[in-house]
Amino acid sequence: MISELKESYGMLFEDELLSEINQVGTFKEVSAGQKLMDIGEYIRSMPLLVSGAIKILREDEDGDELLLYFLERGETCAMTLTCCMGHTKSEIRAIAETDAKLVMIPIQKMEEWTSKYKSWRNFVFQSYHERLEELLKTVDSIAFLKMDERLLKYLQEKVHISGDSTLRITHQEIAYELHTSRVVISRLLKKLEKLGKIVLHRNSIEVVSL
Amino acid sequence: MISELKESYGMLFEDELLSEINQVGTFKEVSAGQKLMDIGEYIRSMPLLVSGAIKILREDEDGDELLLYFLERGETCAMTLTCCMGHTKSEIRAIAETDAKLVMIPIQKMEEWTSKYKSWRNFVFQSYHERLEELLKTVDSIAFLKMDERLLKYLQEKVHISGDSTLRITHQEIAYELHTSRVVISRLLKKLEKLGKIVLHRNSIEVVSL
DNA sequence: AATAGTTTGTAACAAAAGTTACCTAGCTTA
DNA sequence: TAAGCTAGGTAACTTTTGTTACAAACTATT
Repeated sequence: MISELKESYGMLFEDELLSEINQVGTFKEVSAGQKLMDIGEYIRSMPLLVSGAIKILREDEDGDELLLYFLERGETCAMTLTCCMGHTKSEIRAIAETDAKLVMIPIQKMEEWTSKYKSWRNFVFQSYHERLEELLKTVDSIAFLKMDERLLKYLQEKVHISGDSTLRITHQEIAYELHTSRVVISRLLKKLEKLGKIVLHRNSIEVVSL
Repeated sequence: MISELKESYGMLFEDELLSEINQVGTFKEVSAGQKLMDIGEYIRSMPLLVSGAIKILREDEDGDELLLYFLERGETCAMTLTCCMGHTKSEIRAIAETDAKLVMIPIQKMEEWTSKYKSWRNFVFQSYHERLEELLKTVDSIAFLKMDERLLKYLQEKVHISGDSTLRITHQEIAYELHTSRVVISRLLKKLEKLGKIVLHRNSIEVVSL
């Protein structure tokens, strides 16, 4: 465990903090698709992502979903941070996008480390900042872009996250994450294929030009 | 100055911190409509809002605007927090929504206080959390609501912020903040008027039922 | 009062997105 | 192989939003 922790967080934290994390943290492996947290749940530990990617989703009253952003290695869920502190419920759903490895930190330690380690404080501030930036990007997309542009961005991000230009995904799944209907997605994907940007197969999409 | 500071922040900060703020902070009064910060600017001090309200706007490449949220008394601009720390440029525009009073804190103090005062740390964390929550609400609105519902919410929020059920605002201004066109807003306002929710006048809108 | 500018109303149309319906292709499994 | 299921293609239509154009109402200024 130490090696993977050090790989992802060694440049951020001093050795003393790393070994504390190693002591109190519990290692956790999840496979793609597994739910890590749901809306309305209380949070009792904070995840540090060591490998893989996690997608963060928002839901409205009707149960309609919307993808907010992805978390990658070396990042944490900023939502969790204050959910822990304020003992409030989660506002979001977190699902493993790929197989992933995490270290779970009991929330009691968080406040302790905030006083004790400057590097931890900076990490927490940095995490908040990154999340705000990501959320701003999400706002930009849904407010300023048309669905075809959003779709293209979405495909590009998926390629980046999965590290594979062939995405194993159905039109329906895309529709859920972009909060639209399957027919709309099929239509736009066809348009993108005609433009030569992607190639469509059953259950998968090949992203050709980024 | 002390009295207003204490009124807005007395319950958050200990006396020692309050008097430090009083020493190093500069008092600033702005009038409605005045720009406090713009996209791409560097930030050299952090504002603590003592009275009034500030609106936070986002802009796309074409110069189209979108209202993100309002800041009220006792709040601060979370964006500023890490802009200061990371010495990055502002991602947003801040404009006084009403006449407002602020205390500007030099950014050097921020890091110092983060180590020194637990109440300051908590304030910063709390601010981040509130901003994330507000941004989530914004995302909800633009992703899940139709324009007529967004408009109604917008009017209700304006009433809350201004403390006056008669809003002095033009259809064009609303259109800018919701990132749509004047014609659309006029159309929907007329619909809301017919439903008895508002009464329209030149340069003002009376919000009847909330 | 005449003029110019601003604000609002509205019609007519276009584009984008959402909905319904139905078909076909491919895969799975009895 | 037949039956059943899932994924995807597409047409036809509706709704929502955006655009253009123009007129009317009001305000401010000369």
